[in-house]
Amino acid sequence: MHSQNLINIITDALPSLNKSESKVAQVILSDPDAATRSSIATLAKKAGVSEPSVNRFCKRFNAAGFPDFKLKLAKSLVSGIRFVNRNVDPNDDVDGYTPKIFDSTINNLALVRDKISHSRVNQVVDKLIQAKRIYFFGLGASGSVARDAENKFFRFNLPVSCHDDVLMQRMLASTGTTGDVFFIISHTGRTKEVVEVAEIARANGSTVIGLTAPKSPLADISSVTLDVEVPENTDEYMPMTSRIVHLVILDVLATGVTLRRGPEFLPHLEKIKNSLKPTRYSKDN
Amino acid sequence: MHSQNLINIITDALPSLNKSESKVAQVILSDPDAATRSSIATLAKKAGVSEPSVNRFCKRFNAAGFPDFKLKLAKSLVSGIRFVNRNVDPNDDVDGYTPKIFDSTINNLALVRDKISHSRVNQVVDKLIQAKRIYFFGLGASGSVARDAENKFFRFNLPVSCHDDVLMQRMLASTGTTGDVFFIISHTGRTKEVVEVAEIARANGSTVIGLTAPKSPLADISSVTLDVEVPENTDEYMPMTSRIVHLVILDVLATGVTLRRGPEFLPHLEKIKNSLKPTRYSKDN
DNA sequence: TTTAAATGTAGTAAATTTACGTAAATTGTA
DNA sequence: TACAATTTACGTAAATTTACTACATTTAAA
Repeated sequence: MHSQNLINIITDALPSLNKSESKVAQVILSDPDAATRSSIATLAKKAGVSEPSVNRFCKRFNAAGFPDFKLKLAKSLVSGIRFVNRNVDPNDDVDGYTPKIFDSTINNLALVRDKISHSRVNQVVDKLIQAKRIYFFGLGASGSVARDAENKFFRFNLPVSCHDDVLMQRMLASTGTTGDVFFIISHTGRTKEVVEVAEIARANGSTVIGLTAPKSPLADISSVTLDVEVPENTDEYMPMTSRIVHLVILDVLATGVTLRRGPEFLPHLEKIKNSLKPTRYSKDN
Repeated sequence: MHSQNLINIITDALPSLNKSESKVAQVILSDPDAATRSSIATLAKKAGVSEPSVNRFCKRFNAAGFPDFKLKLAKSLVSGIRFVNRNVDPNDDVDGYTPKIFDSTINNLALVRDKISHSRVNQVVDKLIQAKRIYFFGLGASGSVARDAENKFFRFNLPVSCHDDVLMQRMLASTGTTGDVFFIISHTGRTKEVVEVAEIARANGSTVIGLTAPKSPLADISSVTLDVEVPENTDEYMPMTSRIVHLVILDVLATGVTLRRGPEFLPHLEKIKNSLKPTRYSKDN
């Protein structure tokens, strides 16, 4: 499981606690924030127990001691608060909506960071390394993600292309063979055309990688899926953040491929970088 | 200012600190998480200063004392943001590089969130609202950002287009007039072609908005600049995160425009959303 | 040289933890 | 049921660690 909130853990454990422990728990739960700021003596007095009892309570919840417990408690208070009520309000002005949109994006990135399956990432890197050819497909907003991916992956000296035209996608999928990788990006994973293209590709023995929502039709048909569960857009004004998450995942994959290629590959990347120098105004003028 | 992160605050204050204070700052910044777990004595020893120096350091940053400081530090570590400058190591495996890339992106977003000029954002929203026509220009990686922007802004019932072809850009810039907005996206702001296009556009009385690095040639020539200062890529393996920041800023701008349009505009957006429904597999099947 | 600022020393108070002992609860046995 | 035996829970007090304060010394600036 992934980092459970300490307050939840205590609440869950409440019935299994013995007398003095539950006294301590109640005091902490009644005002967790105050608990983070008080000493073990204050807390013990408030709960009507001895100081070592409080200490034992802390250790029971996998803390090194009281200070460590307070730290963990403080942390779990923050993560809870940040996610609440950060929707854009119709009456917001710049000062209001600007940080909200950044925060929402950051939150989603943090969520996916903690949830993404590293073994899946590894699997996908494997497939990309072995690929004879890579196609990046996406429609609408995912179209520009696909394009960004192309811009990243062409550096690996591989035949890479990107397509946002459904007919092209269909045709290419039908001509694909083993060794070809179709990397399909879709927010919902439910766009019919996209799912059909994936089906065609797989029928021809190609590898299909789906960067999409879990349990979606596209996820089901893909050879490997990179699940991105971004909360539904509850707010009319809040922009779709899944594309950003997709881009970062593609960054991760590109990094994975680069590292696999080893240090002898770096000069090649350097060469590409340097090729752009003459197009730029130098920094010192 | 808006809820600043303690680590940001320390980093910003770094130049104004005196000798021993900056020693303490460095130790804390190099591993904030470890700092939250160590005693004042340990930290003082690590920094090579006395214990009261550490205490004074804490008070300087508006903490009641060392324990309070640790608490605040711990809190600012959560909120999804891990601030350590953790570069990708050539020997990293998936478990190593995946969170690092997410963190680096998150980090940069948080930085820009706290630094971006809200009045500039407002100015740009003004210009976009008043625009008779909007062109999004970008090359390379910024090309896909421009495309994403087009995908976002066409919803506003405005003539919007996006171009990543230098010749097209030149021609369009030369035919532009007052009321046309050229929204030019560039990581460095130093690509000659791009700067020239901006010059041409301005010469014809069009508005040029630069989403680019501060103090760059493009920033200088733009009517309004949205500065994005993303630290130089020190690490060979770390991907460029400025494009992600650009995308989020465009999200902010789009939200600004939507809010200005008022609630009577929402049905229009809803209509666009619904138009895609028939292309999707329904969720319950 | 004087003054102010910065940093350190040493002592003290507070907080936390450990060790140990007693009380309570649980279990087994007659 | 009554009464040990045993375990578990809890508290006391001492030991230890931690943080802070007051003052001294150094360093830098005027």
